[in-house]
Amino acid sequence: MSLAGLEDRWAASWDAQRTYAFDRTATREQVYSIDTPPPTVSGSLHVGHVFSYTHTDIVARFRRMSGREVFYPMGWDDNGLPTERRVQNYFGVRCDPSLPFDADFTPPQVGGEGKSTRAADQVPISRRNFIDLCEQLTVSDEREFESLWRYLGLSVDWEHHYQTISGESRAVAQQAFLRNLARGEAYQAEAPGMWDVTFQTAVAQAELEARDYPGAFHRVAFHPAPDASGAPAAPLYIETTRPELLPAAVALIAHPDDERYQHLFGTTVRSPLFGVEIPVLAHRGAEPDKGSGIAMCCTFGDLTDVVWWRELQLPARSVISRDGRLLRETPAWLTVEAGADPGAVALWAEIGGKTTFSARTAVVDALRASGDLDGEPVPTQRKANFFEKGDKPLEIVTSRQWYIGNGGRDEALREQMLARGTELAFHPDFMRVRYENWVGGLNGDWLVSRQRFFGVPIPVWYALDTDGEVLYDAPIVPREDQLPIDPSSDLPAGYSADQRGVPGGFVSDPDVMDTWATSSLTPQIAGGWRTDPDLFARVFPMDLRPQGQDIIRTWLFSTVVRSHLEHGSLPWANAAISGWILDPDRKKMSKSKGNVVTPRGLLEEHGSDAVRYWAASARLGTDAAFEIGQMKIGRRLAIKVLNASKFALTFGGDRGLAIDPALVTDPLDRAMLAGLADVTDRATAALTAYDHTRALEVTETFFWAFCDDYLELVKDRAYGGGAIEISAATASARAALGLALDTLLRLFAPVLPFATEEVWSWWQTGSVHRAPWPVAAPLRAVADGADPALLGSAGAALAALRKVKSEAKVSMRTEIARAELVVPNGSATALETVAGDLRAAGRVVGDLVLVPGPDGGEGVEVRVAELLPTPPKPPKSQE
RNA sequence: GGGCCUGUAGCUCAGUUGGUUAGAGCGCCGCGUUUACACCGCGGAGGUCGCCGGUUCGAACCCGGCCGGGCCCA
Repeated sequence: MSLAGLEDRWAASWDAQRTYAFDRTATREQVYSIDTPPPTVSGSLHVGHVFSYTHTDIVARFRRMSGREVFYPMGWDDNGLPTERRVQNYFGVRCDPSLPFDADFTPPQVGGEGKSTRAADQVPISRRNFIDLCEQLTVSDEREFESLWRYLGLSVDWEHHYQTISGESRAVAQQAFLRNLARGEAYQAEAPGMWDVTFQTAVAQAELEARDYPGAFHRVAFHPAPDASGAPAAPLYIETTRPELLPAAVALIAHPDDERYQHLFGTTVRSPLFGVEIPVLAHRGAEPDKGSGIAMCCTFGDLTDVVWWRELQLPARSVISRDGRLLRETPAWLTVEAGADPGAVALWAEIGGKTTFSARTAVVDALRASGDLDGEPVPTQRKANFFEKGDKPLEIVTSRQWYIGNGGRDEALREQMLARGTELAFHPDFMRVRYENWVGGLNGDWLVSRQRFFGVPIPVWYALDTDGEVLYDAPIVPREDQLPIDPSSDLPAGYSADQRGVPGGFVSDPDVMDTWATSSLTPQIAGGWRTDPDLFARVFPMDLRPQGQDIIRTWLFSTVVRSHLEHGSLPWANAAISGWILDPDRKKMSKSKGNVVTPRGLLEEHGSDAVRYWAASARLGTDAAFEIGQMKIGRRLAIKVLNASKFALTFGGDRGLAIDPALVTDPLDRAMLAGLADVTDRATAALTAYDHTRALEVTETFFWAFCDDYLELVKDRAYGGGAIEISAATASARAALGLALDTLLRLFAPVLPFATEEVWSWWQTGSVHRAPWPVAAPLRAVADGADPALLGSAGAALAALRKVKSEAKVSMRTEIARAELVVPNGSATALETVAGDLRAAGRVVGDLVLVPGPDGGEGVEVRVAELLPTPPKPPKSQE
């Protein structure tokens, strides 16, 4: 028997039979709904996806067999930067939202894969045209992804799938946003925030990544006012890694308990070079043992500056513009009229418009010349915040942005979010800590606006007053039934197109939403919140969110936020967190390291069941090694399922194995079924608790004992000498084999859907994947109180006989004239009842004597075993 | 610096509320074509449970410290 071709054959059959179709007439109690992670289509799927999606599929299959109507849609994440870049290069275009939609647009090129086109060569097109191209390009990716998932055997209902860039998804994102706005949860604020100068967009806390960044401490002198006698006071030294921000200094700050600076609190000092007078203040955020213990607060060098600025109510003196360069015009506070040094204007003329890097050099040179630099800069490694997709440290820039409240600035809401975390069942449980740490560490609301072109537009316009000033306080919003809209081409009610951008007219909000603002709504998108309330009521709140541990702070948390605000509930009851796939060097597998294996090739080489077995043998939340060896074991298991089943089914002859519990009378058969009943209970309990690994292990261990011992022990009896009229003993063995096979196939079905379905098709009707999950009670009834340990004891006795032959280096077919076994005291009596099977399997042709061993003795010892000459090889049977 | 996870056979991992001699599979060694399976079967060897201390009659497991690996947050 072979596994070859099973994937294609059964995938096609399941599709044709609609095996996994969701019955939307099911009630909420009957439904088990899964909020599947939509993979990013612009990337490629890798083994990590195969790994975690298999975990989800095992849950889906188990719940489906357990009688739940499983809602298991698949989505594609085609929204966001990766798709934007890919479309630019593929079609040679770029998005310019100021342009109108062109219904007859044809892209200048198709298929510029791989090489990036220069921005100057890209044809600017409207947002709507751009989104059209995104949808066009992602179609082929999505077809390929779907094909892979089908080959892997995911029991997804392909009639329910979604895309995050589709009109429906955009409408959901906009509607949810408008509702946040209406309830006061979404708001605009002009505030300092993290800003990526490369992408020129604001960045949210969840997108930050702290990285080591080389810098240098510069020891710089500030000058206190002359003392009463007029003599110059000793300079006050601070240490900074960002001397170019000297013109933005607004205060010097030391710890309130710091003895060294007590006498200076409340006084002022003048900044070197610029001569701006700034206060010396106390704040507990200053670190006494860092540098000189007193820090320069600038607007803004880092997030600590923002805290000081806010809490000490300091003035804003921003010098960095959105492109990461210093302002071109001389700031107002650096003019002589404002009290600055005469040299300040000249210095600014030199550094204005420069990058922070060049400005730093110029300022340091000037400090050195003026004698305000003490010593030379000391190199250091500092942690700087980066946008996770960027390669320049983030600056802090003041801008008008949209936020959604997430508890970062509201203790009551934070408590509610923490309570939601407690309510959510994490698998494994310790993953909740990551959620709690994140929510506890939030330092601001969720920044949802992005200064990008491609994405879901913020669905608002603003009126312009008669001077052309934007009236931000009263955004104009569309009706929900108009969604999705693109405010750059659609019009607000009551305005005409020629009023766009003119005084007394309107302007559109230029920003798009963060991709998480859409991704956080996957339950609403997949469940039909906006357009199919009947479906939504049957699937929401969902039962399960499966995902990776790395996006607890983003995807999981933001989804909880949206659901909490919109529905007053959790989005799902359970969160199953899969681990990473590590390569053999214990490093996370990633494309950049060149160690990614393509999933398609992997599945074709080893078989989907084998790869699924590998995935299933790793527990949730645990990182797993990428191990071909484990897949080979899975492959062996799947093949064994085919072969052992084929063998067992031969005993049924043409009529197949009758599953008639009443026929099971033999003690060994009953013991085997008693053991299987226990296995069924344990596997069921494990799967119910999201522990697929344990369920598989329990089932697999039993199955191998079933093959190696039980099948060997009963095959003679089951064969019954080929007689037409079968004995009760033979009937018992056959019925037990039928019951066991029927149960084992169903227990294995979630992990090995292809092999089990193949065997099922040989002798059963319908799909094993729609068969009911096995229960222990009927098996236990047949077992009639038998001790499951008997199978193990019999197996041990058989192993002892095999060992004799193995050590004598003779064939297992060698007959034994007479044998005496010392067996554990407790099992001697029970073993007598299976002596017939034991003799047959061990080929004991004469007496088989079972001697009870001493009290407490374990294991089987062979006292006597008289081996007969090995019989001649039987003639090769002709196939 | 704080938090979470982790360290058991050459490898990948189990090990339940602490309880006899710590398990499995792979790999390795030896043997064997037994009414399915050579993509097989049978048998065997292989471990100071990261280190140190403590609690206990008893510790892989509980407690403390140290060392190593991974992730998250400062």
